[in-house]
Amino acid sequence: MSTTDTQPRRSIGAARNPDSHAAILAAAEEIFCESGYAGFSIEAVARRARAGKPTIYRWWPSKAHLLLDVYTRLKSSRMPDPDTGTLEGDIRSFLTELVRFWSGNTGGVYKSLIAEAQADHKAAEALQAYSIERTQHTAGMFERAKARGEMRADADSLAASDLMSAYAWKLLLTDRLADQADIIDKVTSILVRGLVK
Amino acid sequence: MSTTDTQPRRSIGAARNPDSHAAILAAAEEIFCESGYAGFSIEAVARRARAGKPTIYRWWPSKAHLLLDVYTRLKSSRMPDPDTGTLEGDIRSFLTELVRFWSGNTGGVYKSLIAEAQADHKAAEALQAYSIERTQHTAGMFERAKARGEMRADADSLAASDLMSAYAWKLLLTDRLADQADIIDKVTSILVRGLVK
Amino acid sequence: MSTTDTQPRRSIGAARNPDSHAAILAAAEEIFCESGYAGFSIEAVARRARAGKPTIYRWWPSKAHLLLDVYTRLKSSRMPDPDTGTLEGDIRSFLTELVRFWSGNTGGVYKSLIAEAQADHKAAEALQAYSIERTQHTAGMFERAKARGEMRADADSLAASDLMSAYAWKLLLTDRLADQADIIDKVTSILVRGLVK
Amino acid sequence: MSTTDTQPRRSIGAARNPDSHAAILAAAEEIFCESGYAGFSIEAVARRARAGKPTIYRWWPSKAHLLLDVYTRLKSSRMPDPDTGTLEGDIRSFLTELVRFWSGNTGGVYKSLIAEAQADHKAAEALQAYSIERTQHTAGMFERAKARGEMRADADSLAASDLMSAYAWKLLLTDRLADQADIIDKVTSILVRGLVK
DNA sequence: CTCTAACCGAGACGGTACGTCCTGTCTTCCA
DNA sequence: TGGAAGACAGGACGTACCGTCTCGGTTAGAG
Repeated sequence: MSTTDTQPRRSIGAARNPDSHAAILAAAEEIFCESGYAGFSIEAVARRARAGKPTIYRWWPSKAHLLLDVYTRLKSSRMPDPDTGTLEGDIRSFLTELVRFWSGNTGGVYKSLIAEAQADHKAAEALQAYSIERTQHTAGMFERAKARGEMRADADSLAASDLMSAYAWKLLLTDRLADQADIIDKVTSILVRGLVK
Repeated sequence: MSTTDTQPRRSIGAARNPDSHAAILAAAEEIFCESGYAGFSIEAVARRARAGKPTIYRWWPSKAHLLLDVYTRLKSSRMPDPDTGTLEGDIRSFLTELVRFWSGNTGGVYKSLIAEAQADHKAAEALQAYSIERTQHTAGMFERAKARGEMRADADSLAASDLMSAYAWKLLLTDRLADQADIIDKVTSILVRGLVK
Repeated sequence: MSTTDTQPRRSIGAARNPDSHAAILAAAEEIFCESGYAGFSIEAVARRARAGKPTIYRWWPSKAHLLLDVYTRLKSSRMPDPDTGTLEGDIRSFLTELVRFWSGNTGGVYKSLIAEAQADHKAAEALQAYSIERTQHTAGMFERAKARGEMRADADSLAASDLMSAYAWKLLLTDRLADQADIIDKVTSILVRGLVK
Repeated sequence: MSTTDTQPRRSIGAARNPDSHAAILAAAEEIFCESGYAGFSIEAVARRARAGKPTIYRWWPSKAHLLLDVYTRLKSSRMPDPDTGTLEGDIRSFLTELVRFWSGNTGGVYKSLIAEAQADHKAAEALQAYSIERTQHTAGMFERAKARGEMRADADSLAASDLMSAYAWKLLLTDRLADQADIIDKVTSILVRGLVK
C-alpha cells in the first residue's frame, strides 16, 4: 500500500486490515525520517496514513509500541552479529557496524525509543524486554570466544555484552556516531585486554 | 521562598528577583519528585511557583535548561570522585557511588535530561557540554592510576572514563540501578584487567 | 428475550429474527431509562442487546426511528383520550393525564424525539407525521363538544387541538411537568372560554 | 474583525480579546446559517474563527451557551412586543411577527437551543431562565389589556403568555412557520375569546 | 435435496468531534 | 524595567460514536 495513494482504504470487515497496518507503519517511518521525534505524533501518523486515530490506538497501545514496531521493521538490514574468528575483530566489528547501522534514521528511532521509555512506563517495559533479548543474543559472541579458549572462563559474557552495548548507547545518545573509528579502537582495546586470558 | 506561600511575589523593580528564581527551581524539583518527568511541564512549574510562564521562559530558554539547573542543584551532595589508592577500588567506588547517587530523584532528573536531549536540539547541546565536562573530570581518576604506574600508559584515560560512565548510563536508562553490586563487580573486573599493565 | 442472556442469538435464517428485534427495543428502553438521551447511542444499544450495529441500522434507519419505536412501545399504557361529557372536563383531563403520562420515562423519550427532529431531517418527518396523526385524533374530542352543542361551530377543532397540545409540549420541553395542577386550571379556563358558545 | 481575515489574531495580553470574542460569535453564526445545527461543532467554529478551542471553552462552558449568545446577538432586529391598542391585534401581531422573526436563521438557532436543552442539563437551565424572562415580559402585553378593561381580571396573564408562546414553539418545532396566517387567525380567535370579558 | 439469499453477531475501518492539557508568545498592570 | 497574571492560537492527546463494510456462520425456502 503506497502512502501516496489518495484513495481511502475501506474496511475489509471484522478482521484486521493488513493494508492499514502497513500504511500506518510506513507513514510512521516516513514522518520520523522527515521530521524526527518532534514531529512524530499519533495524529500526524493517522493523517499521513489516511487512518483513523482509533485504528492506531487499537493496535499500538502507546507511541512507544509504534516506535518499537518501526524500529524492528527497519532491522530488515540485519543487526550486527559478527563472527570474525577473533575477539578483537568481533568487538570492533560489532561496534563499527552498530554505529553504521544507527547512522541513518534507525538510530534516531532507537534514541526516541529510549527517550520515550523515560516518560512512559509501558515504553520502559517494552524497551527493557527488547534490550535484554539483544544483550543475551550478543553475549553469544563472547561465548564463542570462550569456546575458542580466547576469553577467560571467569569473565561474564552477559556483563561484557552489556558493557559493550552500553558504550554504543552512549555514542548514540550523545550524538557521537560519526567518525568514531579511533575511539572505537581505544575502547575495543580496553575491552579485549579486559577479557582475554 | 516557600512554595506554600499564598502571597504573590511582586516585582522588585528592574532587576531579577532572586525569590522568583529560587521558587521556580524549588517548584520544579518538587513537581519532579512527586510526578516525575510525565507531570513536569512549564505550566505546572509556573503554577506551583506562583510565577508567570514568561518569567520562566525569560531565564530558562527550554525545559532542558531548567532540568539541568535542577540537576546541578541536587548535586550539593557531591558527585563521586573517589581516590582509594587502587584502580579497582576507584572504579568500583565510582560506579557504586554513582548508582547510589542516582537512586533517589537525582537519577530521574538525569534520565529525563537525556530523554529531553533526544527531542530538543538545545537540550542536546547542554547535555553534551555537561557530559564532556564530567567525562574529562573523571578521566583524572585514570590519570592518577597512570601516575601511580598502575595503569598502562597507552590506555586512553578519556576512553576509559567514557566507557565506565556509559555503563552507568545504561543501568540508569534501563531501570537497573537497584541491587547491582554483583554485576558492578563483574564489569569492574573487566575494566581493571583491560587497563592495568 | 432477556438482556441478561449471555448466549448470543444466532440468525434464524433468511428472515427477521423477532428475538433480536425485541432485544434491541428492550435495550434501547433500558438505556434510555438509565442514562437518558445523553447516553443513548446506537453503539450502546447494540452492546446491551448483544446485537450487531448493522442489524440495528437495517431495521431502524436512524436513531429517531428507534426512539419513535421505543415511544410507541411505551404507549401500551394508553394515551389520554378523555370523554367526560363536558369540554372543561375533557381539556383538564387531557392535560392532566398527558402530564402524568409523560412524567415517567415516556416524557424523556418524547422530548428526545423532538430534539432529534431538530437535527435530523428524517426524524423531523417521522415526528411530524406522528404529531399530525395525534392532533387529528385529539381533535375528535372537540368535535364531540361541537356535537353536544357545547362548542362554537366556527371554532376550529384542529386549531384547538393543536393549541392545547402545544401547551403540553412546552411544559414538557421546559421541565415543568411536576405540580402543574393550578396552571393547568388557568390554561383550561382560557381555552374553555375561548371555545364555548 | 472580519472572519475572512486569514491572518491569525495575536493575544492582546492578560485581558480578554474582544476581537476573538467577536470572531467566534461571527463564525458561529455563519456556520449555523450555512450548515445548520448538524454542522455546528465547537471544532468547526474554532477553525472558522481561527481561534483555539480552549479560548471558546474558556468563555462559553457549553455549546448551548454559545448558541444562546448567537441567538441574543441575532435579536438586534427586536423581538415582537406589539401594542396595537386591542388584545386581538396584539396577539395576532405577536404571533405573526414572531413567526416572521423565526423564519430566517434565528428560528433555527432557537430550535437547536431547545433541542440542546433536552440533552444537556446546563443548556436546559439557560433556556429555562431565558424562557421565563421572555414569558414574563410578554405577560406585560396582557396586563395592558387588563388595564384597558379589555381582558378579564381573573385571567392569568402569565398563563396566557405561556400558552400563546407555546403555540409559537410548536409551530417552530414542527416546521410549520410558513404560510400560517389562517391558522394564526383561528388560534388568535380562540385566545381572544378566552380572555376578553 | 441442494443451493442461494437474507439474516445474524461481531468487530475493524476511516472519520469527526469531544473536552483537556500544554506550548511559546504576547500584553497589561503593578511595583 | 522586571515580574505576576493570564489570554491567545495552535496542536496533540486519548475516547466515544458515527455509519459502512466484510467476515463466517445459520437457516428458510426456492428450484
